[in-house]
Amino acid sequence: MSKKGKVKLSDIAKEAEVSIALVSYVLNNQHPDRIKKETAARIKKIAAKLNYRPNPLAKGLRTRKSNAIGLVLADLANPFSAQIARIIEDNVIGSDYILLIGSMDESIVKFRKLIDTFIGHHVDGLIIVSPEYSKKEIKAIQKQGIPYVLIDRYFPDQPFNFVGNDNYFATHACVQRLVTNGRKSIGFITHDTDYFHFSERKRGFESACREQGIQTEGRVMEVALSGLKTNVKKAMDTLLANNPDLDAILFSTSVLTLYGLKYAVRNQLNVPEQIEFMGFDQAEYYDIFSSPMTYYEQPLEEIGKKAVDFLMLEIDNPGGQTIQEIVKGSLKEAVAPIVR
Amino acid sequence: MSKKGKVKLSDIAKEAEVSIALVSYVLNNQHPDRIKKETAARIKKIAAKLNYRPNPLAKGLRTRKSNAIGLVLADLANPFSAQIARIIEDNVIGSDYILLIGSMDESIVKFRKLIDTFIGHHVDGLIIVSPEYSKKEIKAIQKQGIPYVLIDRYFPDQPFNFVGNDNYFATHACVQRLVTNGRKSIGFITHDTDYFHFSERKRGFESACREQGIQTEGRVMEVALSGLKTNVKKAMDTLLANNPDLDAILFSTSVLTLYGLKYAVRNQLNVPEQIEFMGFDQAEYYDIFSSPMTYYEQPLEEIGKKAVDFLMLEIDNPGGQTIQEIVKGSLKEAVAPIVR
DNA sequence: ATACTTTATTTAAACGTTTAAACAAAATTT
DNA sequence: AAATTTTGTTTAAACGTTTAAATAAAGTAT
Repeated sequence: MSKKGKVKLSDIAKEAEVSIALVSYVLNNQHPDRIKKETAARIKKIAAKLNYRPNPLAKGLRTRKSNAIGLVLADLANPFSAQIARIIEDNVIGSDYILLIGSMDESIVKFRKLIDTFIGHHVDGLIIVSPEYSKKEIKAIQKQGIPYVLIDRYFPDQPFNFVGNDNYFATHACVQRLVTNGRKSIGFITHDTDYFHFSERKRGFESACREQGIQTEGRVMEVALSGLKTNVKKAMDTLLANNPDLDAILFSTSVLTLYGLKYAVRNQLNVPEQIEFMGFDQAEYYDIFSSPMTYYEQPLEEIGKKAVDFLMLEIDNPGGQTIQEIVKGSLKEAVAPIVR
Repeated sequence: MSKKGKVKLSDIAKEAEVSIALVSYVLNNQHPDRIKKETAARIKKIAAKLNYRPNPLAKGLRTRKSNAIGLVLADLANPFSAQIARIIEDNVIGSDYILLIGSMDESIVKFRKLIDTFIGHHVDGLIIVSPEYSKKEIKAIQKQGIPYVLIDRYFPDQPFNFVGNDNYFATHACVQRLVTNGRKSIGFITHDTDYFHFSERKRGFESACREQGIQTEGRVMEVALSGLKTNVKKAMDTLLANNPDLDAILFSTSVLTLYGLKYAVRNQLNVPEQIEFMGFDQAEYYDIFSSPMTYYEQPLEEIGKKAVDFLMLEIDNPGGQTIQEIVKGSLKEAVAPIVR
């Protein structure tokens, strides 16, 4: 527990009867060969005794490092964001950095403001979930030489640092499993957006269907990002009305899955006997739904860890290689039994 | 978007052909009466043109303010934490502060480390969800004169700044509602801890039962904070075995509610006909459970807003009044229809 | 015309570090 | 013994601000 009056280098210097510079050298392990071992030991002991904590503002001002990293999320209140944030927190804290967090709510304006604030506060690096049409902004960050990694969202045609899920693989694997389960007419509920990760999910879905000789016409429903409550309902209505033979629905997001489940409960769909549901992303509540569900789990731990690892590397040694890691998740079963 | 070479006061001073000090005065609206209006206007224009952003490290070093506030949560991955974090974020960002976030995982050791890190980074204030037995640590913060507010958890016998839910009222209201609904034998699943907010929930439950002439003996199950999965199961098993007449269960947490719901699904409990469930805290998934549910909703928006408002006040004018706000939430209905 | 006020601006120190360069003393080489 | 190298430490400037105090110029009172 730190005492009232913050102790500084000069306090240590005074007590050890040496110069401030020497204290700084010792405490930072600078020129260790040039410094008398006894002096170094004495200084270190005094520093420990006084419970010295360097002032990060002074340090940062001088070294142009803040020991802070900024994390830009879509929306902290969204469990997906919160989970990834927590994983990143754990990976960051160990390295003596602090974590600034902000939500951009899929708005490019908020995004710009956040980035500006973070850079203004001299973060040493950025981990970014980027909104639609933010290519220019990322380029600017890159140009300024600020270490960064994109996660979750990416831009296929840009050499941006990135770690994220293999979305093509994901939905492709989902469809394969559904077919294995005997399903023949599969609907897909996804978002109406230009995000590349969503287009990949759609591509994965469609190409897997094609391979399996399954029709996709009229079975892909793309709902707007906002107004989910009513829009998902509408999409489900249409999907079911136009495809009386439908025997499975794949969702492209955990939130979409949630709304799908709500719809199923409210409309008494016969799940999974008549229609099997398949979700995206893990969610604790999958198994309170009345039937077991299979879902695709993104490798969040891996994404978070790799993003931080790379960022740290880049901070210590800027302008290194570009990283582009596409990692694969796996299918999981929620464990609820069928209630009948 | 900020340009490559950060512009600083001296750049503005040079272009305006004035001293750095004057620029600083103008940009901070210091001594406005003493400064020639034209000069001030000129300086402001140049600052805007160059897109000047003050360096918070230099500023903070000089003024001992960092424009950062630290938020200590239980666990960012927990939806309750994430929600409150998001609300606080929104209230903080507007005031040009940045938000440092950390999870203490109910560990006093992690808690100490986080507080230390935040204070080390010279946060201007702290919003704290405090772990068990952290009275001493809060006292130390108070003594150091660092503006802070506790939220959610509090210490009844200490004059600490606090904003939080009225937990006695909460469970009391829940029981009243259950009785109104015709329930006569009510179980309570809560945690086995010394946290005051949990003891309040228990007190509210017990006193409401007493008022209604309802027995509580053997119906209050206190499960450990860890190992929820198996412990909730065990608690439910015991509760049901020992109370064959049980017709309602009140949960003391959204996570406990979740595990309760899982248990109900897995064990095919007849909810709500035979046993009514009542939850604590809002959760999106309440209405995918096969029956509608009533739950107590904490006034999170109000708590977050009041906490930030007070903190800002305290930062601007330290050593003001102590605040102790206990706010009330309300009962809500999850909207799922009964499926049968 | 001199003294005092007011107005507008500058000087310089300070915040707590880091770090290149200078320095002094001791050890080694010539 | 003088010159050189090595060892251990200090000096002082710098990072980008803020702010008390100083200063200069202009205006007003005597």
